[in-house]
Order: sequence, then structure tokens, then C-alpha cells
Amino acid sequence: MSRREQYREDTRRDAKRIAMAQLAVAGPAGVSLNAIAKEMGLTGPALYRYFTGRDALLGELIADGYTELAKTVERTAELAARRTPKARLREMADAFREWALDEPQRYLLLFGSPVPAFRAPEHTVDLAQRTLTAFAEVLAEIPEESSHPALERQFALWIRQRGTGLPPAAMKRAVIGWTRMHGVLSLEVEGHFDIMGFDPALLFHAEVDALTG
Amino acid sequence: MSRREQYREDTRRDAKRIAMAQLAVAGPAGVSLNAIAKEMGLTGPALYRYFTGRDALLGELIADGYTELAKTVERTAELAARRTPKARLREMADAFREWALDEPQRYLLLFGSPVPAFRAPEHTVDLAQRTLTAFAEVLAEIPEESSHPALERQFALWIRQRGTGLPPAAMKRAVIGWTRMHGVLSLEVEGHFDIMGFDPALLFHAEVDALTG
DNA sequence: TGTACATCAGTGAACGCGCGTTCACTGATGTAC
DNA sequence: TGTACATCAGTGAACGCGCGTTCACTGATGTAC
Repeated sequence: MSRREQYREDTRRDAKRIAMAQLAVAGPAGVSLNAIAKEMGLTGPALYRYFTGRDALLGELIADGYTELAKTVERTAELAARRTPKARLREMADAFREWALDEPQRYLLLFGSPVPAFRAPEHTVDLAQRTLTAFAEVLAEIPEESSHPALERQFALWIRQRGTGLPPAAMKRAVIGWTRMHGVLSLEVEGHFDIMGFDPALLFHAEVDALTG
Repeated sequence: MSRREQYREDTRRDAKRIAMAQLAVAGPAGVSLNAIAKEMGLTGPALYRYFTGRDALLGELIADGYTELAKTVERTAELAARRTPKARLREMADAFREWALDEPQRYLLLFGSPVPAFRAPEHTVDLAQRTLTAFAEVLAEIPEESSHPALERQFALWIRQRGTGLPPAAMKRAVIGWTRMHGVLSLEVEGHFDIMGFDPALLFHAEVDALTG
């Protein structure tokens, strides 16, 4: 890689790092190209050498987020490869939770309220699938009596379209696991449990355990 | 009520109606006092006769939202008073879901990403409890073997503090039901299921049914 | 019923702010001979 | 090794926009006698 290319990459990474910090403080609306440039010692227009605009930058943050999350969960699954599927599932769920709580606004950027008038680029869909697939894989190893035939039929269709070789029932349970984890995490992150005086971690773990009967 | 009082109330209601319309289109960030005033045929500063500021208006929208939602669910419970608890629960859940899907941004205003640098007023906490209590009441009528003692102990404590006479297990199940419904609804509303080609309603109903074993 | 006063709604100008983005231009870095 | 040219980073000014909020003021509506 030439020095210029190296420099470009460094600058882009810097800009995204600062953007993430702004996101953490003030949400997506608080991410401003001018403010980022200022913090880098540049003027606003300079960033247009590196990003086609604000939306492109946000899009990259989203894509990076999905990728990071998937890698985190996948790595946890690998490290726990020799443990029982149930234990592995628990660890993966914990990794998911930690990743969310570590930087709530980054989590909400992926799964929270959509940024108005901003559509995530198409290829993020595949990135988003990675994490779900990891959960489906471990769930496929944990037997459970099948139920909800109508729902599973729809998942079978979807799996056939996308060509992953996972059992529909496992995919269904992965989606249910996802919605349940997200239900707890999003409300926790937004402070809705604050006044209720209980530990959201207990609730989260109860939900993960309930997944496997 | 004097004519002036009547006029004040009408104007306030008008302003909030327009604010809700803006919210529906562009989210909380899209709610602008100036734009509201313009649509009413007024200038911006005029609205300061009716609201102390933008945050106060948003606060009222939130409080109204919680109250509306609670009333909707409570009314449904009353209308289904003679049906079995399970059937009543299903109808209440459906009412919850319909309310959410009817105006997604209003739902997200209550349960979605927090508006940065905006704290909901204290009394909204009680309003938020109303809906939860309605669900706890019906769940108290549906027996289920108790589990998760640690979690239930925390709910017992909270219930004692707030003086509602509900069984902790019912409260716990209401919270779990809430997180599960929210998990499905928030992801649905934000379009995360769009490319997966299945009917979120099926998932939602599966979750509600799973609540009662 | 009419007059004097108080209350209130709404205006228009202004303050200060920040935003995304375009554009012509300077100056430095890299490249080809 | 040096020169001529191309490429690229970054600047500064500008455009146009909208925002929340304050303030002095006008004009209409209500109230008390």
C-alpha cells in the first residue's frame, strides 16, 4: 500500500472513530461532518475527500457495527466450541449483551429507531444475517420439539431463497431469541427499567434460558 | 370554561395534533415549533404562549401517548371481561400491537431510542405503569408454576414500594410479556423483518401464546 | 350601556447557532522521463 | 539526479437552510365600575 493510500485509510479511520464518539454522546443526530473535521484539525469540506457525504459515513458506521457484532459473537462461539451447546448459547448471548451495553448508541444505531430519511445500504442485510446465523447454528444443536408450523414454513421458504443449509426450526428460534434479547436490551439501554429497581441481567438470562426449554 | 380558556385549549390541541403529524413523518427530530406555528398560520414565537418550549411540547406528547396506550389496553380488557383470561390477554396484546403499528413513530417516542438530551418528566413513570399493570392483572388470573425466584424477589420489593396489590409472579410475567412484545414490535416497526419475508404477526402471536405456556 | 383599565394573543425583528454541501483555488506529494 | 507534469489534500468563502428563543410592541378581547 502506497503512503498516500495508507494516509487515506488512517484519516478515514480517524474520522469514523470521532464519529462513533459523537454518536455515543448525542445519537445519530449528533454526528456532524463539520464537528468531526474540526476535532481532526481540518475544515469541513476536507472530509468530502474521504466520504461522499454524511449519509455515506453513517452507512459505514452501520456496516462496521454489524460486522463487529457478528465477529464478536462468532469468536465467542469458536472459543466455546468444546462446551455444551447450551453453555455456548449462553456465552454468545452474554457477548451480544456486553457488546450492546458497551456502547448503547452503537447498538441503537443498528437496531434502534431508524434514522429518519436514511436508508441503510443493501449489503448491510447480509452483514446483519451473520449474527443471526451464528445463533441459529448453535440452536440447531439443541434439540427441541418443533412447533408453530406456519411460522416455520415461512422460514423454510426464506432459507431456501438464501441458500443457508440451516433447519427452519433453528432459524425460527434464532429470530425469537433475537427479538427477546432485543426486547430486554433496548428497553434496558433506554433506561425503562431504571425506576423498577430490578437487575435487567437477571431478566436477560431468564429469557436466554427459556429459549432452550 | 370561558371563551379564552376554550380558545387556549383548542389551540394547544391543534398544535399537538400537528406536532404528532410531524413526528409521524420525520421522528422526534422533525418536530419543530416554527414549522408547527407556520402550519397553524401563526409565527413561531406565538407558540410560547402555549408551551414553555419545545421540550415541554414533546413531554406532553409522551405523556399523552402513555395515557392513550393505557386507555386502549384497559378498554380492551373491560370489553373482554367475560371471556377467558387467555383470550383476554390475546386481545389486549393485539390492541397493544395495533396501537404501535398504527403510528410507529408515536410508539417509538415512548419506547424507542431516547431523544438525546431530553429527559421525560417524572410523572410519566406512573402513566407508563398503567399499561403494565393491566397486563399483570390478566396474567394474575392465568396460573403458572412459579420460577426465577431471584427475579420474583426483586419484583416483590418493587411492588411493596409502589403499593399495588399484585402478585410478584404476575408482575414478572407482565414485564417479560412487555419485553417480548416490544422485541417483536420495535424490530418490525423499524423494518428489520422486511427482507426476511415472514409475517411478523405470526411471530408476535407465537410470543403472546408462549407467555401462558 | 358605556367608559377605563387589565389581560392576553400574536407579530416582527433580532440573536446566535450549526448544519450539509459546492466551488475555485493553493500547495504539497507522487510519478514519468 | 533533476525536471515537468499529474494527482491529490486541504482551504476559505459562500449558499441556503432551519432551528429555539428573547423582547419590545400592537391590537384585540375581556372585566369592573
